Order: sequence, then C-alpha cells, then structure tokens
Amino acid sequence: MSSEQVNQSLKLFIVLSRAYRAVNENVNKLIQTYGLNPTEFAVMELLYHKGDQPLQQIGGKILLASGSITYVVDKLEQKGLLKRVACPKDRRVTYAQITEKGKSFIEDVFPDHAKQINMLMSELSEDEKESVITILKKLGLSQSNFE
Amino acid sequence: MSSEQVNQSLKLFIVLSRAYRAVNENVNKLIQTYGLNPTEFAVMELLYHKGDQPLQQIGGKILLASGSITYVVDKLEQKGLLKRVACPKDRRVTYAQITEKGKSFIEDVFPDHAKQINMLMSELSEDEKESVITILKKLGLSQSNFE
DNA sequence: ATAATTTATTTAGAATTCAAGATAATTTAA
DNA sequence: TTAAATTATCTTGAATTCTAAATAAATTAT
Repeated sequence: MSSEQVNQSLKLFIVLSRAYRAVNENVNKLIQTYGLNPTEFAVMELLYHKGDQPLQQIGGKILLASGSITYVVDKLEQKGLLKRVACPKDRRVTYAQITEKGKSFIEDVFPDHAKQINMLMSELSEDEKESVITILKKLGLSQSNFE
Repeated sequence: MSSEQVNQSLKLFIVLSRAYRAVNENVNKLIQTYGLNPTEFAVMELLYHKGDQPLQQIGGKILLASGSITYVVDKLEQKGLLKRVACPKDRRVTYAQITEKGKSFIEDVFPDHAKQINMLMSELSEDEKESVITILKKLGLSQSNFE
C-alpha cells in the first residue's frame, strides 16, 4: 500500500465530507423554512414514501438512537403530523403512521423541495451525477464490511 | 428542467448522504478509540496540519458555531492538547495553538488513522477515487452560490 | 476625537442526540 | 409451564450543538 494511495483516500474523505456538509447545510436551511428540523423532516419523508413504520425501523433507516426516536416522534405527534398506532400482532411494537395533515404537508412542500435540491446539484452534468451515484453507492455499501 | 433530472439529483443527494454517513460512522468509531470525540479530533488535526488558528477561523473550517468553539477549545485546553494564545496585534483575537502533548498525540495516532481510512476506501479503484474527488470538489465549491 | 458599526469571543439557555437502564411483551429452551 | 434470553419502547441524565445576547476591541464615518 503506497503512501500516495493513502493520501488519495484521505483526500477523498475530506472532499466527501466537505461536499456533503456544504450541500446538507443548504438543504437544512430549506427544511427550516418548512417549520421542521432535519430529523423531523426525514421521518415525515420516510412515512410518506415508505408507509407506516415500526419506531424501531425508523432508527435504522435514518440513523438515530432509540431514545431519540421517542423524542422526535413525540414532537411530530404533538404537531399532528403523525400518530402512533399499536401493532395488533406484537404488543411490543408501535407503528408511526402519517396523518392526513402530515400527508398534505409533504404534498405541499415536496415538489419545490425536490426542485431546490436539483438546483443545488446544477453545477454537475448528468454524466457526472450518474458516475458519482454509481461510485458512491459502491462506497456506501462497502462500509458494512468494516463494522 | 425534466422531472427525470430532478429525480437524478434527489438520488445523488440520497447516495451522497448515505455514503458520507456510513464512512463517517466508521471513522468516528476509530476516533473514539483515541479518547476524543470527532469535533475535538478535527480541531487537533487542523492545528497540527495548518498551524495556529484564530478561534473564529476554526468555526469556518470545521463548520461549528462560535459558542461551540469555545466549548470544544475549553475541553482540549483542559486535556492539555492545546493552549490559547492572545494575538498581540488585535486584542479581540485568540489563537488556538497545539501543545507538545498535542503534537505527540497526533503523531502517535495519525499514521494508523490514515491507513484505516484508506482501508475504508478500499472498495474503490484509484481511477474511481480520482473521478469522485474531481466531481465532489466541484459540487462542494458550488454550494456557496446558494447561500 | 467621538459615535456608530463591525468583529471576535464568551455566556446563558434551549434543542437535539446519545448511552444506559427500566419496563413490558415475545420467544426460546429447559 | 416456567425461566432465561431477546426485542421494542420509553425514561433519565449527560454531552454536544445551536441561537441570541453580552462583552470587549477595532474600524469607519462624521
């Protein structure tokens, strides 16, 4: 393993971090204008696009500890954007389910949200996007080899 | 702007987020073994590689609010890894400066740290790394156009 | 030179997250 | 069947981050 190779990997890590944080900071500012924080918005997107979710699963999908899920779901429930629904088959399990108000919220906000994200990516050509998607997907998936 | 283009951008955002978070989670586990948290480690790396920094600048470079810088620098100062040095030319400014202990710490830890990060990137070829670096650099730099 | 504005750091308090343990339900194994 | 182990959620307390305001110094404009 050459030291040049190591340097290239370090550089990749730095560039990946900077790009993600820079994009994410812009996306987070967007989300704030909807009156939610990024975690809350992630939960709403998940429920809207993937349907009801056991609380447990939410943690896995948006990378959040179990205690934090309770907190976020409490807040969204207070805002009327989702409700807890007991699982009839397994009484340990609680589903988070989007409400009508929650559905309207996402439907109001999401089309413009997507366009704004497209704007943030507008410096890249379609081919560049395609190739980054392919390579980063590979990189992301490989990370479970190192747990 | 076609809806296919928007979908591609959304996909890029998701893949970028997942890849970053997955890699970062592995890197953070590494850093924990050194007895620092990721923010503290980032400050130490910055001081080691880029020399003394006005507190203000640290915030810009590792994306941290001014109040948080005070907190992190306090902790590193308590651990003896850096010290505050007054700027003689501008008495508003305080520099963070790495101590001998801090220098030894980084020198002990960094070579292996870099190798481990290289390992985390080992699923990608040199060419793939090169092309992601180029494209993500462009993406990252373009984000200031949207502030 | 003085007042107003800007810049750097710190303080204070709130929000968010995590880790560890508590509780409750289910499953497994003796 | 009962005990032990596992799984899901919630509670608690600590750690980390943010925002906004306070303080202090420097700069700009009158």
